[in-house]
Amino acid sequence: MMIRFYLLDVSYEVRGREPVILLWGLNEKSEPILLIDKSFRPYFYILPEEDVDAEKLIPLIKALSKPSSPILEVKVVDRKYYGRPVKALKVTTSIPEYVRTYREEAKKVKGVSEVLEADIRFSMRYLIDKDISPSTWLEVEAVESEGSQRFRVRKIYEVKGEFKNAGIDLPPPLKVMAFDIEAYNPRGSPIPEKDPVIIVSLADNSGDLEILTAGEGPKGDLDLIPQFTERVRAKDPDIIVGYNSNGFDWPYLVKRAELLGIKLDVGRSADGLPRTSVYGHISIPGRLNVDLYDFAKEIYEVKVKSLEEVAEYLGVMKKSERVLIPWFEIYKYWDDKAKRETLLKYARDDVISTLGLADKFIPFAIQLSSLTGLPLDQVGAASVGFRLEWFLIRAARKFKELVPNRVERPYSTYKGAIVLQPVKGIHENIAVLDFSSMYPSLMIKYNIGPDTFVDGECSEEECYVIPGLNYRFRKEPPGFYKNVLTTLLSLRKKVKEELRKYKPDSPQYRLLNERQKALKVLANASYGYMGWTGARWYFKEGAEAVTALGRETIQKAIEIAKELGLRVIYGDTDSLFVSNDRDKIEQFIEKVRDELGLEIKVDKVYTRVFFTEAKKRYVGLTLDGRIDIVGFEAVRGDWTDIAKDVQEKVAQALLTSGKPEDAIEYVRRVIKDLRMGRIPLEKLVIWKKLTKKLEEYDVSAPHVEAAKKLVELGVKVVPGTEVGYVITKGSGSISSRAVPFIIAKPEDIDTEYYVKHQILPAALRILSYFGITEKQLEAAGKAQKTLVDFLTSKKQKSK
DNA sequence: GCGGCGCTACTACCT
DNA sequence: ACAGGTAGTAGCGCCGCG
Repeated sequence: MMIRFYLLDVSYEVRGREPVILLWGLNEKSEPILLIDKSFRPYFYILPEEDVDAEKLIPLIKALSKPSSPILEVKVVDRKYYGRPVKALKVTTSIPEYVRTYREEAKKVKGVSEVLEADIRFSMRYLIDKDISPSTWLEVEAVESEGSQRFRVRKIYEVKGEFKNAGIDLPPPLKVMAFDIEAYNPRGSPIPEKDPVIIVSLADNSGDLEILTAGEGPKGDLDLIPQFTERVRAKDPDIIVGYNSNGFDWPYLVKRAELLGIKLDVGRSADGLPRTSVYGHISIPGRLNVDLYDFAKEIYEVKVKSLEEVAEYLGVMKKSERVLIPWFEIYKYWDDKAKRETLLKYARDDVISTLGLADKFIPFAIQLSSLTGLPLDQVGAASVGFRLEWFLIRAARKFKELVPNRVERPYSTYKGAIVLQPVKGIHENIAVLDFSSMYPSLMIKYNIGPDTFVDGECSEEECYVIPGLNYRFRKEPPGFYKNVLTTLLSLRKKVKEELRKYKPDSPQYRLLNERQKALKVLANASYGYMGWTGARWYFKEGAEAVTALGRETIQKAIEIAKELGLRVIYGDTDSLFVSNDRDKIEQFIEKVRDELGLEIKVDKVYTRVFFTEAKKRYVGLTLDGRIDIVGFEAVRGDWTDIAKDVQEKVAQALLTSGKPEDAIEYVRRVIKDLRMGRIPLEKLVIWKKLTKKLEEYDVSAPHVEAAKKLVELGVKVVPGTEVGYVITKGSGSISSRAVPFIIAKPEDIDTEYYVKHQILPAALRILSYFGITEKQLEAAGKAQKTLVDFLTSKKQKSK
């Protein structure tokens, strides 16, 4: 019979000496089903050396075969390698493990140049070869198969035919369950060897909410964990979401269960437990375990990526409307019976927020999953580079291109983009023009890639010559990158056209919009990917060529702008800030299109924009009256809130020229408040991320010293930990006085540090341009030359 | 012993 | 753990200084 199903995940198991592919899915009634395929076999490729006849290698490879782990087939196939047609050997083995064995032995055979695609996991191999993706609807001829006690699905089928993609369509109603655990933590970070799980909160998209609690004592979770597994199995979610669940909740539960002798049996397979899998994510058989923190990390606007902050930013739950408990005090709320109710509410708010985040992130994740072919639970955990790489691997198969091996290369750098020195000061009515997808467009236009590169002579007739580098790229035929990028961009164009057919609040619109965003992300990653030494399709000369062309493009654009009489104020990589002269800009856009063959368009207009002498920093007033702050302290996560607030106020006053003297007054008032101890401690916290292990730091830095103090308190500190600290009074270096804010007392704060190193620098960054000095800001009361005086005197001068 | 200087380490930003 | 370009803070070693 024909089965139509939505593919969730893929895995495999070995039965006897046969690998069996397991396709976890949902049928049209949204019931969990399993499709098994026993017919697929693992394989890899052998690339013979240049002058070696592939046929003659066959017996040599066959001779490696051992009866206990046989090679099933060796045959010559036509493929391409970096665009060049090659004869390769396809070596098929019986089970995936043998691929690893034979690839090593094959490498040693004389006449073998390279072993390829031996590092592609079997289940991914299946999806790629069948050209099917998780998070899509599929159709296949299948027969119902014997039920098995092992699999907790509605039905099991055996695949009998070829898959058909059933098109882009809305996903079935997916059962999403959010979970969150709280652990007892009297010594800082909870230690699974000692501290029990005290609360497990569960919420699902059918509206159910459950807060499970532990009994008393160090083994109070002995009943709690089985309750949790029971609830998961009863609810039978397709997707389980958590917040940092791969980093905390799952590993903690796994460890506790192990210690207590409980089977953490939450999957759709009775013999499968949660286990660490690719990209550090935790895999649960038959369900998609999605850690939403992976997606939260990608929101750069949110500086401190706690669940509360991210939920607040996305409008999922207001901080003001929820219970907030500092994580290091959780145990107190548990021990104190009067406070326990508050803790339960906190756990509830956390799990509701988590479920809310799923709503925001999952639709995008689904699109990314269907495009890259990575299952939903992996796609978030995989870095940008790997997401694109899987997309490329799938594309390679369509072009019969062999996938290059991942090789370790030393880090290597090359010249990048141009950043113009800004014309400092306030500029009125400025348009910001951006090249549309500059780097991808250049890659397409100049056919850049490893397979089109010509090492040696090539006429300008046949090749593009890259300015300044003397690199040459064949004009024809289109290379791998060009093909892939053309596909990505034309797909995106099609999706955007389709988008217009739907109302913005319809589910279809949402789906297509997320899809076009995912396509954009992949296209924009291609240049960076090419220059990444870890990439399979790494090609430094190509990346160098792209930036060289980018530099030439922006230089030419500046020339065109100047010829037209447009004043260029600033520019960075692919953007230009010019006087907003409608007619000239129209001509400019046309000329750029005609002469450079690239699209540039007005991205935004500032009624007023201010630059200091620094690059990558400006503040602008948009047409709708908003203030854009770019690069300055006010948008940096490693400055205190108080300094950021002050700078924002100053910027606002400056640009709206409403009452700029208020800015100075404001700065003074804040300094006064600070000295009076009227600024809450939270506004004085500096957040910095640890990028490596504590012992790897060469010099002492405030956040490192603060982190060491955290460790003393029993807090777990790993690379990636955000350290929040304050500077306290005393003698010695700033580092020695940096203290984790969680143990800092307001009376210990070194207010003068905050005046001199936070508020004044942030305010003066902008105000010093107007001749305002530190003294003036610090001086109380006395009238100084105000910003208004300055602005009016300047205007008169220019008249 | 200490302030100034130049350099390095480090982080977070911009495109 | 996709790229390079950039600003900025704090630490640290060195120099000069009777």
